[in-house]
Amino acid sequence: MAISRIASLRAGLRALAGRKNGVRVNEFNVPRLFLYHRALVEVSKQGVSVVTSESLAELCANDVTPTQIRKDLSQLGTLGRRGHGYQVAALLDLLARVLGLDQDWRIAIVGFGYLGHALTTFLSYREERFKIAALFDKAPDVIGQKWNDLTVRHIDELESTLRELGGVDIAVLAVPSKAAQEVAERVAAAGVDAILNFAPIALRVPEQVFARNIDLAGELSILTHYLTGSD
Amino acid sequence: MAISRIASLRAGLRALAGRKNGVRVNEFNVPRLFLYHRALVEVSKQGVSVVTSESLAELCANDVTPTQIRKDLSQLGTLGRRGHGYQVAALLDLLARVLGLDQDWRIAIVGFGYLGHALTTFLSYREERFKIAALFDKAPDVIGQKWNDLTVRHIDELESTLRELGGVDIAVLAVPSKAAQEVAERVAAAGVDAILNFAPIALRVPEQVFARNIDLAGELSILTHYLTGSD
DNA sequence: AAATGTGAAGAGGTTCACAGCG
DNA sequence: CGCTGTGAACCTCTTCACATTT
Repeated sequence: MAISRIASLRAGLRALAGRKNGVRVNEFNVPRLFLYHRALVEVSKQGVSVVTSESLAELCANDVTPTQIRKDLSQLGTLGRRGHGYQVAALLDLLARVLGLDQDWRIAIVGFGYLGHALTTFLSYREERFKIAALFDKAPDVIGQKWNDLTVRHIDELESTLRELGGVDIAVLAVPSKAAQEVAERVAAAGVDAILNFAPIALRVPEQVFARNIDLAGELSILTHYLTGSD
Repeated sequence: MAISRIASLRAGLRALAGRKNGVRVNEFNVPRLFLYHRALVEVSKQGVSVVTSESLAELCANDVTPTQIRKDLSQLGTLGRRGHGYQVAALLDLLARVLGLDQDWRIAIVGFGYLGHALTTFLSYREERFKIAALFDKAPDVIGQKWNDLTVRHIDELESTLRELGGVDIAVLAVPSKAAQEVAERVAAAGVDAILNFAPIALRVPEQVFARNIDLAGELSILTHYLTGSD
């Protein structure tokens, strides 16, 4: 079976439920909204201008039912036309706004090894809303490396660089796990409120900071658990 | 607030609920079990031999309550001693068995760009149970590259190489999104039942194949949604 | 006729409160 | 007394069925 679904948040996000342009959004399904957004970008390129909840479900390919889509979208307002479907353009705009994808975001990549490099390349190539604003590392042979117009700075210049830049929105941590906690605290102290952490540890961050982990070993372990079960 | 939780599966996994060494496991909380496992590995190194559900919750740092831990663990059997706590060693063994981390797994990395390289390095360095068994790419300048004892093969040799190796357990897809669907089908046809996909598309895979996505843009989008909400 | 929007029912995970046991 | 183990209450998300609207 195909289970390719964006990470969901569970308990943690419940506390976040809030208002969004006056509309109460169930924060729990943000990953699904993102799936819809991606699918719509795709069909939009192909010139499709109307989708139904059924065709959109088909586009998302996995485990999303038409009913679920209607329920999710209905939270955002009355968006469709009965007997007809949803306007792709309008829906795209709305989802982009709700997801925050209607504006640019500045990102600092901390740790410019293979992973940091890969993430940087991926983002700059594929996600135009995410602007790489600063690169940091600790290794002498990495510091000073150029990437497009950016130079990799020493991690000790984190605070001063961010100050110069007027801050960044998101910090991506691609550093060894021993360093991750300290780096997280430093970027948080420097005013960054969102962290995407690739180090396999449970970060402790200040209250206002939203940290999210991508845990490779954890993901693999879900697979091995599955493989073990189907002996 | 810290929300660093491993991706959970939701609907998809429900269908998987099954028996595991005669114990019915709620497949929904595998990511949590993995968190416990990791925390226990850590304290085990420090010589701690007993934990309580409370101390374990503290170690996991985020959004896990002692009650939740007891509930999760009680699914696996009667593991603790009332008035005392859990034996770290015994619990570690059990969790490893349940998660499939008590055995080696052979992994093929498809796509040996920066990301593939990073994943390969990470796994071989940090996760001894995951053995990199084969590397594939399509770019002429990457093919033939050496990594430890392995040589990067052309993707067209996927089937023959896997046959030679007697198969692998998991395929990690670090290829461009245009290529991902085709690669997924090929590795599935070659007998690989577990896929970890980094390409930002919804994979369609055969019934018996368990595919899991890690979606960088999706994760960032959760962050930007949060940042937008707290304007 | 067709597809949305939605109250109500259902399912499943989480929390509570306390019984049970060492 | 302390901490686990667990049925029951609770709560949230999902699914169903159909009224509603174009």
